Amino acid sequence: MARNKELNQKIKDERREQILSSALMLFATKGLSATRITDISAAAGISQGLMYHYCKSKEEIFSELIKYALDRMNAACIELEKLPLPPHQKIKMAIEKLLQGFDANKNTSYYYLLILQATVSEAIPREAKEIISQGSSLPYEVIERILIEGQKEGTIKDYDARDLSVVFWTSIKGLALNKAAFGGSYKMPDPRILAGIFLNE
Amino acid sequence: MARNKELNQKIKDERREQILSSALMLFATKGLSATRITDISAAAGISQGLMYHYCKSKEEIFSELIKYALDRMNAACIELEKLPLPPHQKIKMAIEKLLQGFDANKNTSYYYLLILQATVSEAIPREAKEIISQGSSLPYEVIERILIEGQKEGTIKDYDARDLSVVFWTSIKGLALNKAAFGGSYKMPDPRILAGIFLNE
DNA sequence: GTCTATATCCAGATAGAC
DNA sequence: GTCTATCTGGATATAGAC
Repeated sequence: MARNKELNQKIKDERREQILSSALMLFATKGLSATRITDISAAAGISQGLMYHYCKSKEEIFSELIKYALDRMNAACIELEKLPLPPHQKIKMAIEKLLQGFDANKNTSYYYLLILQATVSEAIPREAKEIISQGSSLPYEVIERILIEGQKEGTIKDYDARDLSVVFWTSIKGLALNKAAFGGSYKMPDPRILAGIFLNE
Repeated sequence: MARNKELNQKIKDERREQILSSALMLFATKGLSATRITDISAAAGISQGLMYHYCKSKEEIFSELIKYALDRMNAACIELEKLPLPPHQKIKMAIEKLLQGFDANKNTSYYYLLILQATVSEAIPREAKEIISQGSSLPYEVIERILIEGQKEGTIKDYDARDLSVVFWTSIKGLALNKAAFGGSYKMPDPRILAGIFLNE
C-alpha cells in the first residue's frame, strides 16, 4: 500500500520534471503563446489529456519555471556577496562563472529568454508578472554594492555604480540571448573583455 | 478621377503606416503569436475585417517590419564604415549614436525585440526567418573590420576581434532590450563605459 | 472603403473508458 | 494513471450589405 503510494509519487515527480524540462525548451524557442499544450505533452511523451493531471495550465508551468530561475539566480548572488574575496575578484569570478554556465548548458540561456519574455510581454499570466516584479532587482543591487565597495578601494572604475551594474547585467543578458539564438555553434568570448569594463588595471 | 485615385492611394498608404506602427508595438510587447489581428485593427482604429484589405496576414506585417529594421541597420553600418574618421572614433560614435537612439525613441528598442523574436523563435513565418538569416551578419562584420583596423593602429584593445564584435553587439542589444522592458523610467548609461571595452586609453 | 455578420478552424479543457 | 473522444471558446478569414 505505502509502497504503491511512494512509487506513484515517484512516477508523478519524474513526469513533472519531464514536463518542466520540455516546457522550458519550448517556451524559450516559441514563446508562451505559440507553445501549445500538445507540444509539451508530445515532447514529454504523454497524451494531451494527461497533461491536466500534472498541471492546471501551461501558464502555471511558465510561472513555475520563472520562479525557479529567479530563486536560483538570487541565491547565487547572495552567495557571491558573502564570499571572502575582495570586490574586484568577486566581479571577475561572477563573469567567469556566468560565461562558463552559458557554454556548459544551453538550458541556462533558455532561462534568460523566459525571464525576458516575462519582463517584456503583456501576454503573460499575472502570477508570473508578480514573481518577476518582486524578484528581479536583487542581482542589480548586489552587483551595485560590490562595485561601490571596489570603488572605495580604487579597484573598480569610477563611473556611476548604478550604470555599471546595469551594463554588467545587460551585457550578460545579451550574451545569454546570443547563446540561446545561435546555440552550439557559438562560443563565449574571453571573460577578461567584460571584466575590463569594470576593473582598473 | 485621377484625383480620387491619388487620394485613395494616400489614404491607403497612411492606413498601412498606422497598421505597421501599431503592429510593431504589439508584436514587441506581446509576441507575434499572442497578438491577435483584432488587437492590431483596434490599435489602428479600424475594423477587423478591413485589415484584410491592407495585408494578407499578421505574419506578412511581421516580415515587413523585420525587413525594414534590418535594412535600416545595415544601411547605417555601411554609412559608418565609410565615414572619414579613424577607427576608434567610429566605434565611439557608433556607441553614442546607438544609445542616443534608444533614449530618444522607444520604437528603436522595439525593433530589437522583434529581431530577437525572429532569430530565436521557431514560431515565426519562414519568410521572416529567411530575411533574418540573410541580413543579420553585416553589422558584426562591419564592426569587426573597424576593430581590426584600430588594432593595427594600436587604438583598439588586442583581444580577438570577432569576440570584441560579438561583445559590442550583445551589449548594445542587452541595453536595447532593457529599454524595451523598463521604458521611460530607464536612462542609458554613460557611453564611455561601453567605449572602454574596446579603446586603449 | 468600410462595416457587421458568419463560417471555419484549431487549441484548451473535460468526460468517460480501460 | 493513462488514453481517446468530445465539448467549448476564441481567433482567423470570408461574405455580403452600405
